[in-house]
Amino acid sequence: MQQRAQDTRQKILNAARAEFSAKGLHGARVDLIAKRAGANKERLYAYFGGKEQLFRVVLRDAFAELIAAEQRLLAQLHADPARLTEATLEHYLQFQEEHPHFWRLLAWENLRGGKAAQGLSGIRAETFGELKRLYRRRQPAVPFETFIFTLTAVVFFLFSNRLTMSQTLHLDLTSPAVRRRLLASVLQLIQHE
Amino acid sequence: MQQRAQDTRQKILNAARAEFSAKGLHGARVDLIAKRAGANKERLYAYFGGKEQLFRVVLRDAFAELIAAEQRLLAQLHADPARLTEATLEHYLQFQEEHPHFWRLLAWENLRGGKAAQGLSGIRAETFGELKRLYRRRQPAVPFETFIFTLTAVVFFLFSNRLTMSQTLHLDLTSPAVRRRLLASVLQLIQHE
Amino acid sequence: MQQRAQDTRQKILNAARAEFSAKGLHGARVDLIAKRAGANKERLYAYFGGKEQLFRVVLRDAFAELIAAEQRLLAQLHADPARLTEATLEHYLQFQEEHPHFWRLLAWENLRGGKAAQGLSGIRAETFGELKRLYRRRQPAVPFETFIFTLTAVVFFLFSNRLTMSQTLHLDLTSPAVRRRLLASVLQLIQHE
Amino acid sequence: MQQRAQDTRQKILNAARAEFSAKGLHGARVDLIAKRAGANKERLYAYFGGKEQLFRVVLRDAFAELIAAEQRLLAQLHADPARLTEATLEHYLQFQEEHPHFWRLLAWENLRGGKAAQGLSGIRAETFGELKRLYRRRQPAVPFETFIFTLTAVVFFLFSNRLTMSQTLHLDLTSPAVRRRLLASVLQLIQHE
DNA sequence: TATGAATGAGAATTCATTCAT
DNA sequence: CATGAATGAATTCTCATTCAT
Repeated sequence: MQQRAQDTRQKILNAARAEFSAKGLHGARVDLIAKRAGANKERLYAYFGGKEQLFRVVLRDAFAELIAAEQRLLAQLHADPARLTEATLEHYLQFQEEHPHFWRLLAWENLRGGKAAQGLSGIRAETFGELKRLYRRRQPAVPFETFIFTLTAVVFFLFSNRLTMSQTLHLDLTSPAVRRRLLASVLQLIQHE
Repeated sequence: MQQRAQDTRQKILNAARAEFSAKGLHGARVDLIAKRAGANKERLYAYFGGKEQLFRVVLRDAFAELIAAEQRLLAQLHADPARLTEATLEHYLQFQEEHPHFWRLLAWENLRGGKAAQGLSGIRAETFGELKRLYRRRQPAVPFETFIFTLTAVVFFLFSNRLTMSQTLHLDLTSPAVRRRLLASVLQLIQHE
Repeated sequence: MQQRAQDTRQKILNAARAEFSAKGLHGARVDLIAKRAGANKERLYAYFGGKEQLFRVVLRDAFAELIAAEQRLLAQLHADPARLTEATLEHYLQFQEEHPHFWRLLAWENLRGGKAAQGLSGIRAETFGELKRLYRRRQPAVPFETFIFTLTAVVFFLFSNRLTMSQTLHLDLTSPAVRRRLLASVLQLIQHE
Repeated sequence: MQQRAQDTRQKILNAARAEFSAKGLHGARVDLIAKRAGANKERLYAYFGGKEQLFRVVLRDAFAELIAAEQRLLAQLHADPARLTEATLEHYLQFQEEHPHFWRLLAWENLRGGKAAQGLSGIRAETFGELKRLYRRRQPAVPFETFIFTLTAVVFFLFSNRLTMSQTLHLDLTSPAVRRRLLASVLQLIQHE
């Protein structure tokens, strides 16, 4: 594949991520993706095969970013194992803030029945396994699954449901400072002392 | 409004809930809703004004169910205040299991920007306030907002992301028994002793 | 037909005239006519048979008004035959001003191919014949047809094309005063002395 | 724009003129226009934006034809100023006969409230101004506005109301010969000697 | 006679995808 | 490899008309 083609492909991917993240697979418009990419629609079909397949590639890329970030987390935890819970929570928070499309793509996908996400967790197995080993060294009271599930849930929910929860809790969860304060409090709840 | 009309209206509402829950506002098809309701499309427009307004009514109804359930929870907590955390967690779990469309409607709505959910939390203020009072009596270490946020997050996430999380955690979160076991473990994490 | 039915019928006719005049046979909405009449749609069908037939009745009524007005003109001309041209012109102008729906109904009808107007001129024959006799007594240079055609054309056009002609001529033909001034000038052109 | 697109655009425009002229903006059907043009409906939206905008283009084109014709009239009047009234009347008659859609489009538009015609008279100002100068050289008794209004009215009405007027006058105004005879007589009425 | 409910055939507009150049 | 043009199947919404009470 020539360089020019590579560029076009990437521009389409970027545009697609933005559109799919904002409107989901159904809501996104092929026309708009192409326009936003500054490319021709037909190229999109040539490179990706169709709208749904393009969505899959976008999703896979997003997972790749997640894994890359988790590898950085692992390096950090090796250096400083004591703050594992705190560091992990902070890590996920930062990831979501820096990749605002991630939770959205994942949410759309889960609503659709996870058809395109099949097998994506597999590629995450390695980093995940190592995180588990690190966690267990501390001989914790609850299983790793419970631990990671809770952290993930809290951070994800903080983003995915911030609009409705902001109203319910009378807190502005769209503000990074408020989010940090809330998570610090959650950490206290979990670590309890 | 005649009884016949009442019936038609309700049939449309039921069909709409199923369709919107499954496919979201954009993905749902007016034709299908009408067909599924065994009603004429035009009635849908006559009674609800349009697709989006119908969605709003469905969402409002779902919230009404939530509130009704929370009132039952309050009654129970008044009778037995000691198990507040456990009972609340169990309550939300049961609600989600009995109202499988709820988290989906809410997720669609949050992805759309929460336009239709504006003001819906307001109608929840009363029951929510009372829950807060009950919680505070126990002089807890963390604020009510943190407490309820965490419980809500965990239960919601358990449903909304069960497909991807099942793969990641190698647990079948679609199974009620597995869900119960996981939440029991989360309870342990939160209550820590 | 009972009195109550008579009333309903008339209310429908009035509403229909307003709607048909404003939007034509196609543009008018049966729902709106019924609503405007404060009556039920079904009555409209019971009394008139359908939308198009209702339009016909409205048109016929409008013609009846025209003829009634022409009879008053005739009486006036008998009393003062000298000002025939002037009086006739003035008569038509006044008629249009007092029956703003007339030219519209007629214009819609002519655009539709005059299907509903077939035979309506017949009922005008009598008054028209008498006007012709009066005109001829003056031994005019041009035939009656030319005379009446010109007067009718000028007045009708003054209303039917006032929007576009106002722009073209830089005159505000929606103003009664301006209309009178223009027609006075046309009279001068026709009578020439 | 490629030649193929140019052609399609023009075919749509032609079909639209025929449909709009016959049935007006509301009565015309987008499906039929596309079918008549032998084009795909979507092209109509791609090129013109929508039904109403297409109507506007059709109207603008019709006005452009009118102006082009008036420029030819001006050239002729410069060559032979003596027959100004006669030539102008003849000109408009011929224009209407050769452009049978013109009066219809204008009539529909006037009935609709002239929304799309706003500003169209502006583009006519130049040719109109020159006609005015030519007219005034003859030091006429009545203003130019009166003159041109009367001629325009008579010719327009001859077409727009020919169906109803044929019945009233017992003249077949659909026949070109009869129309010529009538207008000759009107000329006599106007010029009076 | 009157009313509200229901129907089915459109009507405008959009969109993913394919084709021709 | 790239572009603009074209297609056909949906999709939302409307409307004249009929039915049941």
